[in-house]
Parts: sequence; C-alpha cells; structure tokens
Amino acid sequence: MGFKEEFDNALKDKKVVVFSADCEIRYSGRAESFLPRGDRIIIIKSDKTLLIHQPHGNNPINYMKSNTRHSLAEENGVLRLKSENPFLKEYLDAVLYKVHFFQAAKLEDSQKLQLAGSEKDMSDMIYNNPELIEEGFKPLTREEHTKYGFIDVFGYDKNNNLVVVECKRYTGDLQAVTQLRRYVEKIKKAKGLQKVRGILACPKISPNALKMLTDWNFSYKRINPPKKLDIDKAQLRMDEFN
Amino acid sequence: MGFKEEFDNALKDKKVVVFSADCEIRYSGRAESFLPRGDRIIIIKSDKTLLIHQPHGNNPINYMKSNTRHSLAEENGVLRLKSENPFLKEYLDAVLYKVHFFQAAKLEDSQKLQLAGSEKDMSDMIYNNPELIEEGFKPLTREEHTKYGFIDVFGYDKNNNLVVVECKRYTGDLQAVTQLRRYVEKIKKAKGLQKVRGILACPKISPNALKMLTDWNFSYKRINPPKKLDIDKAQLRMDEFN
DNA sequence: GGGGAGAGATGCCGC
DNA sequence: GCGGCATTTCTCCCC
Repeated sequence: MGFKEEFDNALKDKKVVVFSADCEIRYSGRAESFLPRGDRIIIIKSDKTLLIHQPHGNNPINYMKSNTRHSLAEENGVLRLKSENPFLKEYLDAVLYKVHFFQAAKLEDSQKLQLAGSEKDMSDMIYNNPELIEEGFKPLTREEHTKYGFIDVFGYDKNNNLVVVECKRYTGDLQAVTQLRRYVEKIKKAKGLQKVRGILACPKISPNALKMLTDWNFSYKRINPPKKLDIDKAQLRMDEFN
Repeated sequence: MGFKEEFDNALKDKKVVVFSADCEIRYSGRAESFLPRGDRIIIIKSDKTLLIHQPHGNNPINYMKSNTRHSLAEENGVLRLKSENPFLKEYLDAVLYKVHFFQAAKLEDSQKLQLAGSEKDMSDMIYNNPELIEEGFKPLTREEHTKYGFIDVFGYDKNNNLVVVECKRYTGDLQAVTQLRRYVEKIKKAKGLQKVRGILACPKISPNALKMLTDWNFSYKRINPPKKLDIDKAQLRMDEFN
C-alpha cells in the first residue's frame, strides 16, 4: 500500500499519524513563515492537530490547531501535505521530498494530568496557613475573579488594613509588581480607602522588581510554592471514577 | 531485536526516537504531576529533549528539556522509562504497559524558521512609516533596550512632545497598558519632564484596557501587523549561505 | 546566567 | 465568544 493510501486511510479511521520526512514548509495565517528543507517529525492527532518538530528543541517549528483539514497529493513528482483551517484563516503547505518512516495507530486516552505546585496551590496554601504571610493575617477570599481583577488572596492584617497578596510560583518580576499595583489601586478607588497594603509572595524576586515594590510601599514575602502531589489520593479519586 | 535493545542503540547513535505506548507517567521537578494510564506518543530528540503527547491537543502533556538522560529498564515484568536531569532537578518516570510502535531515525536539520508578522516587524514598519501613528511623528529609535525599558518606538510628535509607542500584534490588554505606563513614567522621571505621551498601537483593544488607557491620558492607534514574508528574498539569502 | 519581554504563544476559567 | 491570566510556559536578546 502506498504512502498516500496509508495516510488517507489512517485519517479516515481517526488514527494518530506519525511520520518523518525531508520537507520544506510554508505557513500563512496569524503570521507568515518559511522553513527550508530538512528532516522533521510530523504528527497529525486524532483531533486533527498538526505538529511539526525539528530533531531538536522543545517546541514545534510549525503547527496547526485542532479541526484542521489535511490532504496529501502528488504534484510534479513530489508529495505535498496541505493543511487548511479556513475558520482561523490559517494555511500550511509542506513539500515532502522523502518520507523516512510512517506509523498510524488508534490511540485511546481520556486521562487528565494531576498537577501540584501551581500558583493556585500556592494561594490555597496561604489561605489555609495565613501565618505564612505574617502574624495576624486574616484572609477573606482567594482567587477572587471580580471586576477589581483576579486577586490571589485578599484579607486584613492585624491592624485591620486591607491586604492584597499576589502569588508567583517563580521569580517575582516587574510585571508582577505592576499587576499588584493595579489591584491595590482598584481596591483603593472602589472602597474609597487611603491605605491598602500590597504583598508579593514568591520564592525570589528580581532586583528591579524589588526596587519598584519598595518605591510603591509594597512588600515582599519569600514563600515557596507547595509541590507535593498526593498521588494516593489522586489514585483514589481515579478508582472512584472507574 | 527487542525493544530495549533498539531503544538503547538508537540513543547511542543519536537518532531521534518516536514510539507509542500505553503508559502512566510521574513527574517531579518544578512541579509534581501524575498522569494515569493511556495511549501516548513519546519522542526523544537527538538533543535528548523528551516530549510526551496525548492523542489530542497542541501541547505535550509531559516533557523534559534537552540534555536529559534517558534509560529503559524492565522491572517486575513492565518496562520503565526513566528520565532525569539532575542539573535542573527534574525527574520523569513512565511505566510502559504496552508499546504500540517504535521508530528511530537519524535526522538532519539545521534550518531556521523565517517569520514575518512579529511585533518587531510591526515596530520596524512604524519606524519606516511614522505617519501610520500620526501626521508629524518623528521616530528616534526602535527596540530600545535601555535602562528606561524596552521601548518599541520612541520619538517626538509635531509639537515636540516625547512619545512612547508600544506595539502589540494582537489585542491590546491591561498588561499592555501597564507596560506603556511604566515606560512613560520612567522617561518622565529620567528626563524630568511633565508631559510624555503614550500610544498603544495594535489592531484592536479590550474595553477595560481602553478605559485604563484613556484614564491615563494615553491613546490608542489601530494598526495591523505586517505579515508578508518575502520568500524570494529569504530564498536568496539561503542561496548565498549555501 | 539572570532579567525582561514576545509568542503564529496555549490552556483555563468566568462572564 | 472575549477577557484576563497562569504556564513544569519557551525562546530570544541583552547585560
């Protein structure tokens, strides 16, 4: 069976397609790109996501989102993979000079990743252990998605000042400080208050960010994100589900 | 030849390895995660990057950065893929219950993507066509990476006011406005000026961002990013290189 | 190597 | 659908 037949059948059967080819690639859509000839790994998933990977690096060099239409055709003696997503106005065209290998398989996987150590886990930890911020801190809400912004933790200090806590799971940077500043200003204006405290909670902070933070009379509290996943508990939830 | 032998030889020969397996995955490093059993595509690149993809979606569900050490071993009748990057303190462990297919190939690709339509292309366009911002705008610098910040385009208007232009290739959001505000404040302070204008140049803007922009007496200029790639020119550069 | 910011960012959640 | 924001973000560039 020829490559095109295998390809067409695999897509028809909603299989995941994986192949490698010496190819050159053009893309037009949100931007426009060209990638000269080279060996790549090409994946078409069952949801019609397309990924093209070079032999190195983390990210795909080209890709198309799910629900893209893919077709293979021979033109002037070379194979051409055309992928189009008319809704998103995105188009990709790959000239395949040589196919190194081809695989297709029906894959079943409805599992979701269970992850610990996100910023939300960090704000949960602070909410449940307010003394991590400072003695006498009384949190009111967490993950508050209001018109004031999405405030991680919000509460009162021991002197009944309003406190906005912004969490970052890694280095606190300028953007984190401007974000905190935006929330504090919104709260001040909304509540008509002179004083609202801002605290940036993160494991470390860049020098410029620390300067801007202190310039604005905010403070930095060194806190590490929790990253223990209770796998037994996760497994238990799984078992209940099955 | 068994799977483990093929795997070991491929890695030794610096081949790219692609296989599919029913597996369950644990990760510990910057965070901690668990992914229950399911069918996935697993790629190990020649630079020892590991990617694990579910049959759907754009992003890998698990991954390890380049220069990770990978090893395959049989334990209690099942195969185990262990990947460790001691420098980054990242560890991944996959139990492989069934391998659906396996491929390995020596892939050659040193090409780089040529791309048009980035924010830099947008600031270049504005620098070369200042009337796109407004009549009488005189740009001084672009992509200025100074202590004032990374200002996209910086210049004078027809009344000799300093102007900071921040470009966004898509929707202008709150973050873009706070960024512009930060630059304008820095310039004001550094130059001791009362008035420095700020202009956000983007194809569209969110309502909240527009409100914050006008609250701060900044302005919005609707500009689309250029996304024409001169492939002939790109190809020419290529030919010169070869 | 750290800091700062873009990305064809993607993905998630809330309105 | 858009808006706002985190991401095991990644990548690039500059210091």
